[in-house]
Amino acid sequence: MSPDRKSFRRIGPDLRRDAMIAGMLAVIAEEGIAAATTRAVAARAGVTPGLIRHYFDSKDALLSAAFERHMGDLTEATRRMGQGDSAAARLAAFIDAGLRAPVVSAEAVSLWAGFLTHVQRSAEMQSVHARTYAEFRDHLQGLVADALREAGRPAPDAALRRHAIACNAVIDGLWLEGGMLSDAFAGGELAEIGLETIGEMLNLPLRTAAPRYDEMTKEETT
Amino acid sequence: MSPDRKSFRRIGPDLRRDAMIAGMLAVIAEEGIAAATTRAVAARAGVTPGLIRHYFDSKDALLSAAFERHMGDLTEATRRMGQGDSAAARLAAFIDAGLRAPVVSAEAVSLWAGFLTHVQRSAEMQSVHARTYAEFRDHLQGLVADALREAGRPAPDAALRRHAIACNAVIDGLWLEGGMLSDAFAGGELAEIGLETIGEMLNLPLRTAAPRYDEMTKEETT
DNA sequence: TGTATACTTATGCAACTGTATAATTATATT
DNA sequence: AATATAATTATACAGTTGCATAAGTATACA
Repeated sequence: MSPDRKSFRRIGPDLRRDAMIAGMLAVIAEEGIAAATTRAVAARAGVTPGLIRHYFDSKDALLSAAFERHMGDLTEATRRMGQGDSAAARLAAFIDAGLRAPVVSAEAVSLWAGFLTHVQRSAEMQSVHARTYAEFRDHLQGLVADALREAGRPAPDAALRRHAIACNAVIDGLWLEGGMLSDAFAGGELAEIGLETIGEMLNLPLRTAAPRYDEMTKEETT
Repeated sequence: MSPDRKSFRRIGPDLRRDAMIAGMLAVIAEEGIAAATTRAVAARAGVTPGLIRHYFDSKDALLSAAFERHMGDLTEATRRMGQGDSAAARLAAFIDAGLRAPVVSAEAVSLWAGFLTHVQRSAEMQSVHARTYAEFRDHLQGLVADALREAGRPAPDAALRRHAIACNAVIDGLWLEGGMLSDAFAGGELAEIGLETIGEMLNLPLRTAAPRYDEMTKEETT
């Protein structure tokens, strides 16, 4: 009957793990990887530090799990955006989604940079990175292949691979610029530049095929 | 007359600062930002931890100084590479230099990622970032402007700005891909992709204008 | 050659870190 | 309602961190 002992409820192993992963992601996004201590993460998860070790072999194991979760969610989110009648429209929607909020944000860059500092020093983090990178690029390559075939210009695999690498670089680079210096770019500017660049690169009219969220309406409602 | 006290020489304030900055950069590049403690950095600089506080207000101040130094060196190095008879050749050489070793390397990405995690949380780091980013992009914009003018297609500033943003994104994105997954790309593959992509984007024949360091010779001499 | 002084080292400390271990308690099962 | 068990909290600890302070010394300058 210790009156100052924290009361608690059991919510099941899976939910508990999820809460800890969510806590880890929230701390890294908002306060940076250096602030992601076991105590800080546990506090976010509404839990005592010791519990982390009950569900994960170590803090690093939790970090890897959070990395995997985050990349998986991101891939699924952009993939869901890639809809449209034509292959070109699907490619354009995919690019567009990746170059707007909420994908473009300081928090997202913070998360990504934090993970990056561990990728080169942890085998598990490295394998997560390699896998998720490959997934993203393969998906992009499929979209590019479909769009070129649709335009009557099917390309061999070697050319498609190079196109996918380049497209990925454009998206990553613009995403990074936008997340780091959000003030430097107007509303849909990054998405426009991305569509124009990749359109010229593939010689496809992506810019007009993109779904144009009306900037004016957005500005007025703000 | 303590026999076990470390002997030392005075090398002058500027050299000492330089040694500490170099030590900080070396530790971050090789062991990551988390390993860049005052003790580790001091050891690299051949100095006692306490001395850091004699030359810098704090460890963070040394970090900012190192960031500034690193970005300055990088900009100067790539700028020096941007030589050539024609404007197109200068642009091509600039792109090429940024997409090959030693600019493309795991150590460079390690440094950059480490700094990135602090940019969003330190005003001084943020100003260094904004300044060096602007310098790099402005230089790139000048090269693009010259190349387009040379081709008889001068472009207005607004278009040049967008081109520079896109070129920068391509270079950054490819640089990052290469540094993170060096095994995934053949020798000059990234540089080729970069030149091809930006060439198609600007509708300029950059690919043939690039200086072709002979890969075969490089392989043989290794 | 002496000496003042800035440079450099040595020591200590409070705060924080990840994690091991022990004690408690919510809850499923009977 | 009693009980067993796993979930959760509490406590402790050794190592590390940035930094303040004190002590020592290389060297420029008289």
